[in-house]
Amino acid sequence: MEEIKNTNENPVEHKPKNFIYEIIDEDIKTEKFGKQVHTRFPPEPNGYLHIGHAKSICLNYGIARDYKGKFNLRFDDTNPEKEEQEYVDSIVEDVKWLGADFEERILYASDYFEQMYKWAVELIKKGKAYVCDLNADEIRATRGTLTEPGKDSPYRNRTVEENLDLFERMRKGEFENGAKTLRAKIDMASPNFNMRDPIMYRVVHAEHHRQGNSWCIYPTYDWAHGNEDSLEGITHSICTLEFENHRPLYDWFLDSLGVYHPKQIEFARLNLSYTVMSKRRLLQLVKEKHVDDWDDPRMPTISGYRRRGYTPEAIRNFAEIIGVAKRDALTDISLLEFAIRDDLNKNAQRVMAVLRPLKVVITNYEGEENLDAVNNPEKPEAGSRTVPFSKELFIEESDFMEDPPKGFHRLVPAGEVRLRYAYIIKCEEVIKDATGKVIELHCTYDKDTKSGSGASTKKVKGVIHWVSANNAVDAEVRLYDRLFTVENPGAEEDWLGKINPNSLEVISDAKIEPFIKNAKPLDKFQFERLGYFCVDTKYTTAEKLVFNRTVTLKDSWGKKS
RNA sequence: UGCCCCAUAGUGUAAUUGGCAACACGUCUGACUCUGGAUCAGAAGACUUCAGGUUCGACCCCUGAUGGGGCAGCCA
Repeated sequence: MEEIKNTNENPVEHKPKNFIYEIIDEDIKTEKFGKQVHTRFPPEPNGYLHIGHAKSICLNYGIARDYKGKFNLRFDDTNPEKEEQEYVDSIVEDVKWLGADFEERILYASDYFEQMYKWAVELIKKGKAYVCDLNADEIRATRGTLTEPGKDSPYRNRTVEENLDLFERMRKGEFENGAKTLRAKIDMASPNFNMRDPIMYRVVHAEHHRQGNSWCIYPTYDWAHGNEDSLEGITHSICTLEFENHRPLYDWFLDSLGVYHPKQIEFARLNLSYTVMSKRRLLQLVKEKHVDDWDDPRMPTISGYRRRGYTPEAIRNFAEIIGVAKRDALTDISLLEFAIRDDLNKNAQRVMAVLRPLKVVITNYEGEENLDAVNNPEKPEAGSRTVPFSKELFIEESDFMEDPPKGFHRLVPAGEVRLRYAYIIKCEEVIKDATGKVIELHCTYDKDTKSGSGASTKKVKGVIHWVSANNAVDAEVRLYDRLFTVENPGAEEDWLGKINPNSLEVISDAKIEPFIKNAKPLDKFQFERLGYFCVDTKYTTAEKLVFNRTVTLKDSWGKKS
């Protein structure tokens, strides 16, 4: 590893993590921005944040942290028709939860509207912007095509005085929506569409969630974004690939203004298999009730993952694992699942829970006793707890098979299996109902095989989990599967038709050991042999615990719970 | 059709011109185990999209081709 020599008072040493770090290293070396590093995350408050945003947040905040620079949270709230305070609130919560420290700098593009207006006036005075009377259709018609240049607007050569007057009257509200725009005067023949006299301001008579009705003209993204970055002293303005073609315009505006000029860098957005990642589609899933809400545990939103039981550490680690590059890719969901399993394995309290109970009677056992169970084998300091054992138990339906396939080493007729933390039992009798369904098992236990007694010389292949019937806590457990049946639903014409009809299974009569009683919303557990589960924040009540399955345990046998 | 960007194992990334192309996930073995988890040991899997060129030497530089992505909102 080569150390980066940095004479800065904030020395930074690291191996470049990705191409953006290389660019920044170079900029520090040449002192393009002095030796400062200042990034930002600029969401539009028109939806909830998703895991793709998490990637961007981790990238931007990570850079600020690694270079001992600053990181801003800034709302790009330039379109009053789509934005809402609810989204602002959720975004602030999600960014904080992820642990990206913006040092209380919650900034808003709308706070810069006055300054942007002044700069627009400057551009008009420099002859670089003009008021255009063409309507939307006319502008589209004169913009040209992929192969043909556009045509100059008939209003392109208005005098500075006329432009100034018209622009002021636009602001005053003298014109209807869409009647006039302010356009940059660049080049209608440019091969880059963004340079064909792009629109800087449009008339929109709408109430802004923060500015109320003080404005009826709103800046477009291209005009506003560089201004915002410049005003905040951002050094590296990191965005996704689709803005690559906009960079010449970003540069043109800032150069024309002659103001501080940050560097825009683009990277590939995250695509995750078996889900969709565009806000438009996520909004549609919510609006059309294909899911519960933005925080439905099946949603790839940050709030969805939080509710499902993901931790910020796991998501941050995931962002680290997938890296950053410029080629568009489809990341396999298994990388995300690894990140959360890795975290929860080390940190989650273990507990025994039976999802589909099958009653077991230990015919030669009387009374009740308390057994000792380890809370987390990966974390000895977590200690142990007590688990009640008695004559009547529940085991998992799938842990018994009357006619087992080869390799099945759980309970079978006349077979033995260990009850975890308890005794080895033997299946003596299988009881069925009229339809032939197994409804109860009669077993005997071997009192010399008690866990931890050291007395057992007996070895069995299988260990299964169980819950004492009298002491069991009833709970609802919600099992989630991928939301879509195809790897890349976003690429499908009929993507809604690819929704997995079995993405949610609700189990209403799960049995859990009594330790679970005091669980609070968002508490995370490993249900032994089944997976990781998290107390739901929405459906859990004082009377009933509801769990979301975060992710299953890895399983080399192939059971399906 | 015009412009811009990209191209490395199944997946995501690395290798800033050189001894067998690395890491993580996933997959497969084996060991261990009172979680078919974890852990440990190991394996398979890439002629670095193709074709030329520069060079003693190219994943890396150049040219072309092919493939993929983006752009014709008064969205961001």
